[in-house]
Amino acid sequence: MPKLLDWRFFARSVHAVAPDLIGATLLSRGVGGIIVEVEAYHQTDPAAHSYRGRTPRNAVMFGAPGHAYVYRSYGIHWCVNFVCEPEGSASAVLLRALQPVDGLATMRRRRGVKDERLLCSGPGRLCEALGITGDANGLTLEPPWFELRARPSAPEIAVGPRIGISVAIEHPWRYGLKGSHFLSKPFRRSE
DNA sequence: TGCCCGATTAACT
DNA sequence: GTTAATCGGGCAA
Repeated sequence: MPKLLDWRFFARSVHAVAPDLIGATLLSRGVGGIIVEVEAYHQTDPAAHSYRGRTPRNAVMFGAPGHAYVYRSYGIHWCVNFVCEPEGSASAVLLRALQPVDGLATMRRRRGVKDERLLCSGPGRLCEALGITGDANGLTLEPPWFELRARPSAPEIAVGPRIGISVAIEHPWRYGLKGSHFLSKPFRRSE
């Protein structure tokens, strides 16, 4: 049985946690797969929801590490982060894509598509496939809802600029599993 | 109270 | 390549 990661894994710099998550396996009530793409958001980063201070929406980001921050995107989709760093740092890692492994039939039903590559390749798609909604906001990543398994070995990591933001686009804080076919968008060569 | 726009996606041309 | 869908947060007034 692989080692399960707990809150201590997240009580480090968000820029250390983010690349370390690539290759780990995330399950939501038994459904999920291998994390292949994430982005880091730090409180001092103008693109972070916590940048302008604590509000009811982003309150979870200001709480303890290892908890899920779920928000609605474009009024339609859900996106999930895990809080990092010591409590109050208000930094988190956005989960952008998984390689589906467990609960494929459930994910296909929820998403309404058959193609494995389209099940979890994007933050909104990932949440739909894993059944993550606002109800999961503030939950710990530890069982029974979530389960995060350590990766067997350190994979090759691709790095590049984050997607879908209009400020602080210069920072290379998007991390991916090099060569994965399950990314929301390819990394450029040399990234 | 009103207005603008977003850590997106799918369906277009 | 472009654009509609859809709605709550954040800020100006």
